[in-house]
Amino acid sequence: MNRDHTCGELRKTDEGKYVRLAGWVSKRRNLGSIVFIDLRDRYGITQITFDEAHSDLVKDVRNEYVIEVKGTVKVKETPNPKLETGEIEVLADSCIVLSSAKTTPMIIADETDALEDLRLKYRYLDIRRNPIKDKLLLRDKITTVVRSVLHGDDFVEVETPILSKSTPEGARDYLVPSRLYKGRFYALPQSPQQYKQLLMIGGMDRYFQIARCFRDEDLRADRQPEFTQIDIEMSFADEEDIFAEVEKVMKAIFKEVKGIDNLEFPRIKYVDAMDKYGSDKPDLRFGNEMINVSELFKESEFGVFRNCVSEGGVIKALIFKNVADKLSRKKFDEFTEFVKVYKAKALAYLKYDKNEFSGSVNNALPLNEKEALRDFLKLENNDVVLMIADQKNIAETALGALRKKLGEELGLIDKDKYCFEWITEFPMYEYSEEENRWVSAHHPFTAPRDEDVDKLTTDQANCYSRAYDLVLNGYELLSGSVRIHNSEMQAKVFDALGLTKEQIKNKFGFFIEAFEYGAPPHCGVGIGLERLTMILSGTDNIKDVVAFPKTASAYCLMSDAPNTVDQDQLDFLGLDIRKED
RNA sequence: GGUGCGUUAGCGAAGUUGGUUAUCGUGCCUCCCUGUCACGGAGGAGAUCACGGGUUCGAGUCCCGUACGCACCGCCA
Repeated sequence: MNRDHTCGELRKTDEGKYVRLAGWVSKRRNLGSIVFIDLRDRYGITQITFDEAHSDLVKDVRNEYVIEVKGTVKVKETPNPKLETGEIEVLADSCIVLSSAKTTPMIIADETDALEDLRLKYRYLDIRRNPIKDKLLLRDKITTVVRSVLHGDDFVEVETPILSKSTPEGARDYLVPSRLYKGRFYALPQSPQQYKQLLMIGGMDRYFQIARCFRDEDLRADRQPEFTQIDIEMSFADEEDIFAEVEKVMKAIFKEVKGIDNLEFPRIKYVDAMDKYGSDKPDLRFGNEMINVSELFKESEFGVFRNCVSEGGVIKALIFKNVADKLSRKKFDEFTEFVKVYKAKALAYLKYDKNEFSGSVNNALPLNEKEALRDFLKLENNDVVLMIADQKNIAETALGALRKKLGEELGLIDKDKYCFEWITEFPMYEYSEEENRWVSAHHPFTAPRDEDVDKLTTDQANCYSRAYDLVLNGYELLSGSVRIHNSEMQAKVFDALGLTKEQIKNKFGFFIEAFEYGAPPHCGVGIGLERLTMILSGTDNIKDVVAFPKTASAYCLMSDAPNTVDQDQLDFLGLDIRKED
C-alpha cells in the first residue's frame, strides 16, 4: 500500500493528520532550502512542501517521477484558489522514489503546446492531462447512467460477436482471416444489427449493449475506424416507445452531467429538414431557414435564374439579418469557393440597405425583381441574402453547409445550448450511380411507412421508411428504425434492391430463416457514444474522447498499427501478400 | 480516389527580394534564492531546417516528387 489518500481529497478539516500520498511529480519549485512539489494523480494535485531539514530528500527528484511521500497536513497561510486542495499542503518528512522518468517530450499540463500527432504518439502521457482525462471520465459517467436507466427499465445487456460475418451492403468491412478455414474471413461488425434483431426473435425483448463497431472507411474529425455504439433494441414496440426510452436516457445523462432538465425533442420529417436546412442533421441552435424563391424568378430577366427554374432546378435563399456591413467582397469570394466544394456552380448574393441593393447579382436582376425579393423575404436595412440556383439536392446541400458555416462565423450559435431533434421518415432507398441500382438508405431490414408499402418495388424514389435519426447540435447522434418483421415484406425489399434469391440466401440466409420462426415487431437505435461525449465535453475532435485513437489515415502513432507480420503467421493463415512493383 | 494547408533544437513557433554564425518562447542541465503555486535571477547545452531529386556561384527560402500530420469533398447500409 503506497497511499492512504489521493492527491485530490485533503481539505482544511484534515489539518494535523499524518498522511501518505503517492503520485506523479507535476511541478517542482525550488526556492533554495525550501522545495515545493505539486503531486498529481487522477484525482487532483496536492502541494507537498519540503522544508530546509528535508529538502535533500527531493534533490534528485524530477518532473513525472512517481514518488511516495509521508507528512503532516497543514493549512496554508496563502491558499491557492485554483486548486481543490489549495487550502492545505503536506509538510513532508519522507520521500521514496517509486519510479524515475525521462524528460517528457511534451509538457504535461492543461495547456500544452504539443500538437496532436505528438500527443497521439505519447498518448499515455496525454491522458495524464486534465483535458483528456476528464473526457474519459465523462465517457464513463455517460455509460454508467445509460446502464442504470436501461437496467431500470428491464433491458438486458448482451454481448454479441466481434468475429462475425461480412455484410455485403454498406461500409467496407475489416476482415480477419480464418486459420482453420483457409481462404475464409470473419468480418468485424459494422454494428450488431443482425444479432440484436436475432435476440428479439430469441425473446430477449429488451436488449442493449455498449458495442464496439468497425468500419473501414475514410475518416473525419468526427469519425474513427472503430467506435462505440450504445445499441438498443425493443420488441412489441414502435417509434413512440423507442423515442420515449431514448429521451429518458438523454434526459438522465444531461441531468447527471450538465444539471439540465428542460430538454425538448421536436420532430422534423426528412424532406422538411432538407427543404429548410439543406441537411438531415440541422443545427437548430440558430434559425436562418432556407427559403425557396424559385417562383419569384421563373420568368426572370436574369437568364441563369430563369433557366434554372425552367430546367427543373430550384433557387434557395438564406437571409442573415443586419450583417451586410460585416461581410466584405473577399468574404463572399470565400463563401463562393466554399459552396463549389459541394458542387454548386455559383453563389449569388444581394445586400440591402436604405433602399439600395448591391452584391453579385445586383446588375443582373432588374429593380422590380429585387424589390419583389425584398418584399417576399421582408428584408430590412443591412440584411444579406445568399442564393444558390441549381439542381434541388445541390442547392439544398450547398446552401445548408453555408448556413452552418455562417452560423458559426457570425456567432449565431449559443455554445451552452443543446438542441435535439428527431428526423423521421427517411427515404427507403437511394439510387447508386456507381452500382446502377437502388440501395437501402438505412439498411435493408428497415420497415417502409404503412402508406408506402405498395411503392416498395414500383416507386422506389418516392418510398419513405420508418427510419429515424436523433440529431444534437448538428451532429447525427443516433440512427434507428422500425424493422421489418414479416418475411413477405422483407422479400419485396430485397426484390427492390435487385437481389437474386441466390444472393439473398448467401448474404442473409440464416437471418431470413429466423424470421420464419416467429418474429415480434421490433425497433431500435444505435447511439454514437463518442459523438455524445464530444458534444457534452465541448470538443469537435473525436480523438479527444477516445483513449487510444487512430490518425486520419487509420494509423496508430503510438503502437504503429497496422504492422507487417512474420511469414510464419501468413503461412498459418494461408495468405500471400501481393508484391507491389 | 480528390482538394487545400502544414513539416525548422525535446516541444511550440519566426525566418524579408535566395547571400556570411538560423531567431524567439518554453522545456532540459548547472549555480543562487525560505512561501512559491505559470516562482524569480544568472549561466549553459541542444538543429543532417521531414526525405529524395532539380534550378543556382550559393537553397530553410524557388521547382518537382515521396512520406507523414490536419481539415474538407467523395465514401460512411
